[in-house]
Amino acid sequence: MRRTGLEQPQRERAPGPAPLRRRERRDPEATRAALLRAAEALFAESGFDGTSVEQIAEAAGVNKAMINYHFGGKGGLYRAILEETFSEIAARVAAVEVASLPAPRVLGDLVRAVAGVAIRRPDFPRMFLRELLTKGIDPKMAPHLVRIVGVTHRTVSRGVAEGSLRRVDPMLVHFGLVGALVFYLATEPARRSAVRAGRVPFRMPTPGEFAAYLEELTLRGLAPDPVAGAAKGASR
Amino acid sequence: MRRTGLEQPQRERAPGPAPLRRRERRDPEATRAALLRAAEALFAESGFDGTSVEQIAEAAGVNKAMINYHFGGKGGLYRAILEETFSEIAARVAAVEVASLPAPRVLGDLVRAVAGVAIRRPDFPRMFLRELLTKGIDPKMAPHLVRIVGVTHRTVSRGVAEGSLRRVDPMLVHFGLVGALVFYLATEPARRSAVRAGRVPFRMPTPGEFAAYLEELTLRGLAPDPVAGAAKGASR
DNA sequence: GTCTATAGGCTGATAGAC
DNA sequence: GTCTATCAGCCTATAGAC
Repeated sequence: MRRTGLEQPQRERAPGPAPLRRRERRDPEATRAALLRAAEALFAESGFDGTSVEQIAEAAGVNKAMINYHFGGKGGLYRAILEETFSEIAARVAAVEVASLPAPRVLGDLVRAVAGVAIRRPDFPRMFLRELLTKGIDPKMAPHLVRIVGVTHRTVSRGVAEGSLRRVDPMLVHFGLVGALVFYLATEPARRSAVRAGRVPFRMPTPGEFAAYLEELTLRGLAPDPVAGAAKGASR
Repeated sequence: MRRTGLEQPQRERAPGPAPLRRRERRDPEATRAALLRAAEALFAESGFDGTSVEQIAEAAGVNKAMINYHFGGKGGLYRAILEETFSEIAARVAAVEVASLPAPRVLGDLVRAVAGVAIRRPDFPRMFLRELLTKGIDPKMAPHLVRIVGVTHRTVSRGVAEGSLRRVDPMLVHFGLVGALVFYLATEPARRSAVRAGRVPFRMPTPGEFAAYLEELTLRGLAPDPVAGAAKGASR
């Protein structure tokens, strides 16, 4: 749990308030952002109950009381992170569902969109999975989740109707793809540390490799069955 | 978080100590067992930090101080559950690796063994996944995990060598199977409550259905490629 | 907006009677 | 082995100075 310190990008002071006196002060938005960023990492690592506001404030390099001022308390900060991040991710995932690409292709894009989260928000999968384990699905979050599930659902249904996928329950495909990926992303730090400590005698695939495997496995595994008596090269 | 109350199976008093005075007293082992059982459910639901010793004692129907007496503290109780349950599960999983069944068949048995945990220990997947998110892999637990991973590893390697599976990294298969399953089992309560509250417009597959899907998807998706120029009905 | 000081609640652990 | 009573420590939140 190394403290991240003061590496917030120094914001431009273009339309901001007048320059301040001696001890340079960050603008309020930087304080907010630092808290969001530090808290996301800590909540991911230790959970809501396992993280104290003092830890968060120290990691963000701001005063404890700022959490109450900006977010109305520890709980408000937690919810702000979840809401903000989740709606962003849902939007990105929804974007893969464009015009009329072949269903298998869209499924691949979906996997890449979810896996992409790991790069921009490496702590979020853990935090999200914790939320799922503890509180179930928050009413405020349900619409975002439904939106994501809806992408898989429509894509698989269309693929089945078009004959590019064999008959299968779209929910199974969703969890086989997105669920497996969330698990892998969220447990990545555990694998890393176990490997580093020499406790595991196996090489662990990277998240990218795992995502590629999931995509290929699913596309192969859901390829339509050749029709019994009719064609010979049916899989093409 | 409904209290489970006093539904511990009244143990037979066959070779036990002499009958006690007025207020009937359970034997110490029953106290231990009640604590283990109650704590597993609470730790799964709210995590280690989110559960107080008072809650545990109340749910188990025993006195708070018994946790220290029998387990040396809250942490000791937590570790006892993890260790006890985990070694049992690892043993069951290892048992699928008998003599010389075909590799794909062993993979199916592995899935069923892991899925079987959900019936006998419905709270454990959540507790285990939390552990993975927070502490990474505990040194004491690593051998059990390695033992489980080893089953998949040897089975897939053998399948590839025998030609019953296409060439693939065994670790990918392991996490695609076991990881996905752990995720699904651990998040089952969240889906249940979301569906009950009417927040999800989709039917959610049961863990059994998901396990069956994973097995079929993997076996189809890992079927050997037909050799390029040679056979025609090569997939049979 | 930011900071210091402090209040008040809850938690895990234990001493000691039975 | 079990229970009651108690305590010290940490935690979140806030009042009020700047």
